[in-house]
Amino acid sequence: MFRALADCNNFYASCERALDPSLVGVPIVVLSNNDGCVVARSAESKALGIPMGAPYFQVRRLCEAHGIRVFSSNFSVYGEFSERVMSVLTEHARDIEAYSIDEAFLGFPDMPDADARALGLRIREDVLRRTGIPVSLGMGATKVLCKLANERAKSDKASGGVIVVPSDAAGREAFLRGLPVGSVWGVGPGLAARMRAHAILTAADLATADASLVRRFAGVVGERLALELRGVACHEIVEEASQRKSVMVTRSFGRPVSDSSELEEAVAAHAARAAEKLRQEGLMASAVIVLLRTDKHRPEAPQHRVDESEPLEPPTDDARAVCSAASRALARSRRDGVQYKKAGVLLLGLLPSASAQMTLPGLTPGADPGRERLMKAVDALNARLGRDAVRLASTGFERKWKAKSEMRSEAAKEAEGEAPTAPAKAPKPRIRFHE
DNA sequence: TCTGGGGTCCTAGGACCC
DNA sequence: TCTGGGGTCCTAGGACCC
Repeated sequence: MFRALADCNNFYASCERALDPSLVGVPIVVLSNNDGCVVARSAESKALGIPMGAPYFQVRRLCEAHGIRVFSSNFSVYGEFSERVMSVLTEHARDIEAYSIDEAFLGFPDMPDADARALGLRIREDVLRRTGIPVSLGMGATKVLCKLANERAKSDKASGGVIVVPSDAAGREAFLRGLPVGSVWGVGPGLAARMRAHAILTAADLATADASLVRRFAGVVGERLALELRGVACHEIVEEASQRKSVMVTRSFGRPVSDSSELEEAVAAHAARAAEKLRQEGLMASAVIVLLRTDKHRPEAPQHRVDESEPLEPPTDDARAVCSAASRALARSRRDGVQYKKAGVLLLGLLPSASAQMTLPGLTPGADPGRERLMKAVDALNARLGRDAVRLASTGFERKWKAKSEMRSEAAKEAEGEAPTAPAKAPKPRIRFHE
């Protein structure tokens, strides 16, 4: 089976550019939540030396000096672009797994090597024409090989955005030779160091190493990587979204927060948002964990990090139940006078709403007939009038703790409101997002 | 010197990813 | 002054069981 990884180039920056064609050729940077770090750069910004992940305050002057256009991120808009890209991709492959917001694995059974490149170029062309987003394709026998090929497709201008790893051993090895082992997908700094200690320096070294030996010092994870590199697929393309295991909502504050009512408000807001995600996906949660973090970049200030859990009995997707449980956990974990930098809510023990009701007779959340109708009404109103048009009072109105997002593009703000009139879309692919 | 041998389930923490 | 957010998988170790 031939596989491919289609990965959007500089995805968030490309979205901003697709919305505003006057940005073509202009260096662009997109910032993370809270306008903290650089999370996307156009090719021009990369060439100007803006590093990925750099804290914005460190590169601000460089941006100003070169006229780089800087944008706060607008994830709901990027999510819509993602759906369009995915729906085009589904037309080209039998199997598709949307792996993240900007990349998808594709499966092509029974395709000869000779046809791969032409197909890759066609896909690239079609996605660009219909969505305005440039993608690169890496093709090969396994996901790990596709990933490496994709990286090269991005860096090698002569590739035309498509690289195919040959399926014969000699061609594969030639491709892997010289690639540092740390550049292999799944080999982080820790594994890379262990590999090097065993004289495995390149991807080719790992591909030809004895698998059981690799297993001894790098575990099953390392063994699978070695097999994938020699063309033995250990990671299939997964089309059905597996049921997710947790829902997390965390945000840094715009400034340090110690005031208890502000913390209450922030935690309630995150809890309500998490419950909303549950309802969107037809899930109930059995426990909530509240996270508090101080600023680790200020070691001189009192530090405190805590994950405090509280059961949800019975399992629920009701914003009120989640908020009050979160509030109890917060009350136990918060320390007076400590300045927190971040708060979050994690929901665990997820199960489908239907099964939650079936397996808990007498305790069914649906036993409160008003509950479900109320939450449905809230969701419907917010869908029509905008997020938080209707909300729990405990989630606050001032929201002084809110993160910064001062540089959203006008184009993205407009696009955000126009969902119903967005360009006609193919039916939504049934895919998962890791956001 | 020597301490049974499997199992399962749960949790915490590490590692990695986008 | 200013440093993101949201996930998954694996492993080790403890509790408990036959």
